[in-house]
Amino acid sequence: MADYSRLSRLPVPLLEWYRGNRRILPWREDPRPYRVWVSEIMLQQTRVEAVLPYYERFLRELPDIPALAAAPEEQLLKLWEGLGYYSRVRNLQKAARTVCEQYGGELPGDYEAVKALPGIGEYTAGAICSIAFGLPTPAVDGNVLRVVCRITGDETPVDSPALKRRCREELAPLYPEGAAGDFTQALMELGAMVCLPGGAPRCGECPAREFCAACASGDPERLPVKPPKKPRRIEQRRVWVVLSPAGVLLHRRPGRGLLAGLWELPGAPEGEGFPLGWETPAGAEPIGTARHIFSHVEWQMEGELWRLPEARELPEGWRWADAAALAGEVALPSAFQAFRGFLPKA
DNA sequence: AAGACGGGGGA
DNA sequence: TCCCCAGTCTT
Repeated sequence: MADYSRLSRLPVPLLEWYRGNRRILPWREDPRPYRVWVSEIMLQQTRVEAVLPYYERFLRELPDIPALAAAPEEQLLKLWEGLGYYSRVRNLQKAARTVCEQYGGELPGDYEAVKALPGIGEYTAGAICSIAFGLPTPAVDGNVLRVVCRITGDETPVDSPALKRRCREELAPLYPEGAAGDFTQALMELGAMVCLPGGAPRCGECPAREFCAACASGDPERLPVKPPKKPRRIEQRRVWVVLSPAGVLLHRRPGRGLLAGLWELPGAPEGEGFPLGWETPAGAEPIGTARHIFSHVEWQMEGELWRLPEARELPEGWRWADAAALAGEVALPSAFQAFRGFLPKA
């Protein structure tokens, strides 16, 4: 069924296409290993356009691996605030420390060594080693999976680990001498710009149209074959905006799990009272509802505003945050965006 | 093999 | 609404 021999015709026209159509991106202009590494971590499950504003700022504040290794956690989380998947930045720093201890502060140009670092899996190791070190190591992401399934006509479900392995094995021998980084990026660029998901592939401008099985079938969007989707859990929560002269009351989330270690507006499951056991003050007012959708869970929040005449002592894991703290040191995840309007403003 | 883990942009 | 994105880690 799947005809992987079609892939052998891809490298020449793909590279030609890439050189005339590639986007100018900061990590492409200066592909030093650290810069490529940071870009690849940020780009995990995240679109290029979303990453751009974060990338330059991150590199400016943490310009090299030793600086990353030494950064305080609050600076890391602030630099990542709103980007999501916060374990990425924790693992990034953990890996930076390992690189400082074991490799003198420079990323090793070796696939297995790179892949052994926390936060770096098959895809990211292949991307870093091909783009930054010129090694023929395929980087098979969602884009590449889609491109390969369509060209070969492979109907294996895209979430199958076997398919990913097959793609790596078939692509590795096709890597052109001296153009590993371009080939890796060209495959992804094609998926991002031409071989689009859903019903929008631009086969007319595709360098692979002459030998693509999906294009020839006349129904390219049939591939790749996607697994059935699963419903997400819904959680009802009450969320409090508690204001005092010292600022807004925040709670630090547990070190693991959803939004690990980030600050949040105090909340409780529907029906439970205020977490610190405080009495509801006179003048407490509802401030509307908000919904936030994560990939696997949905929060339905009812907001309540409390204005306290003076600040109170707080246990460990709680703090007051004024406008300056919110701007400079506290990372508040996007889930609370709807209530930002009630928070202290500079 | 299946879930957990964020958030946003486009159809 | 749903899809899905330059995925990885844990169970």
